[in-house]
Amino acid sequence: MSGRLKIGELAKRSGATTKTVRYYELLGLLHEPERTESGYRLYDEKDVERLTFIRKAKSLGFSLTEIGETLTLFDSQQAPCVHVLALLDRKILEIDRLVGELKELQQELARLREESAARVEQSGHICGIVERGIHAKGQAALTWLESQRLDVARR
Amino acid sequence: MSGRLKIGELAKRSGATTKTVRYYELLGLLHEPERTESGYRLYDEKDVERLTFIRKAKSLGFSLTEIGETLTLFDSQQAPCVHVLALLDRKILEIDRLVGELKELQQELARLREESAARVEQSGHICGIVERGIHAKGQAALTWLESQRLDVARR
DNA sequence: ATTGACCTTAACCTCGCCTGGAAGCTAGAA
DNA sequence: TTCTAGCTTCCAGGCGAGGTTAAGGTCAAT
Repeated sequence: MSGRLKIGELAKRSGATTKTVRYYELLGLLHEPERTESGYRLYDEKDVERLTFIRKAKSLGFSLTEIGETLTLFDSQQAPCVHVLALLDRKILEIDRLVGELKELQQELARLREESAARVEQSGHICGIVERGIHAKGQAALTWLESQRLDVARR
Repeated sequence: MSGRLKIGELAKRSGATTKTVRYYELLGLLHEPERTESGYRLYDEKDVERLTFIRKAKSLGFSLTEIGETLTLFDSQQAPCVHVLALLDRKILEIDRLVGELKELQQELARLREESAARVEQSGHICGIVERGIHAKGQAALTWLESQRLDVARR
């Protein structure tokens, strides 16, 4: 067990690139791995887990610095002190706060959506254009709108 | 009503800097404001609201581009077409997904916390240092840990 | 033995999001 | 009037989080 993987494997398995893996190592988010005689980095399942955690946290908007702090807590080899536990607790609470704020934002979007919906009903139009017989200008606008990306919080 | 504010006021009220306000204007997130005879920008409550929205969304990890798209939807002067409503709906759903993922991450942190807690009990130590009579090295580590920022998702 | 996929380091580049500084104008208080 | 804070434009620089390129070493298969 604990199969040895090279950097490409690790990257593929955790949704990063090899560049990113080396970059994280440079930042200290990943420990310096063992090497083969020829200098290739060697990883195992634990590293896959760790890197996956990092990618996940990062995709949710946490900075690499923050993630690094959290990882440092886990790494402290000696039994983690109560302060460490407290810090973890605070990070956990912090997520609650974040979630709360996101819900607020969602409310706000919903409110604005309602305003917009009202305007639609009021005019009975789609984009100010009669629903049948859309002319070119309007069609272009629709196309443009549809082409807009919807990715959210994925930097 | 709609009190006229200068850029500094606007910035203060919405938690940005004057630099940032001008930058957002450059990006098109804020409309070009009226000016005094002497060229000072003049804003009103609507602008405060808009800028506050931007800061809030940004602090939650949305990119300025995404925020700009959303604002464009609201700005479309002609009645927004059903496509616009659909896009808003999707942004709203997207937040649900985000929240879900955050909760997952929180679970993971909690799990790691439990692991840590177990190690504390096992050793009965605080940071590997006897609980009374901490020596200088340990004390420094504690101080360092306490000084760590806890800001989350505040880029 | 040579190809092709994969690995190494090092230096440089990009993009988003600002931030600072220079050089100068303006408004209100002392 | 003069001081100070705040405003203007413009250009430069910086940080986070990578990506790109260059020049080369390694390994397995053919």
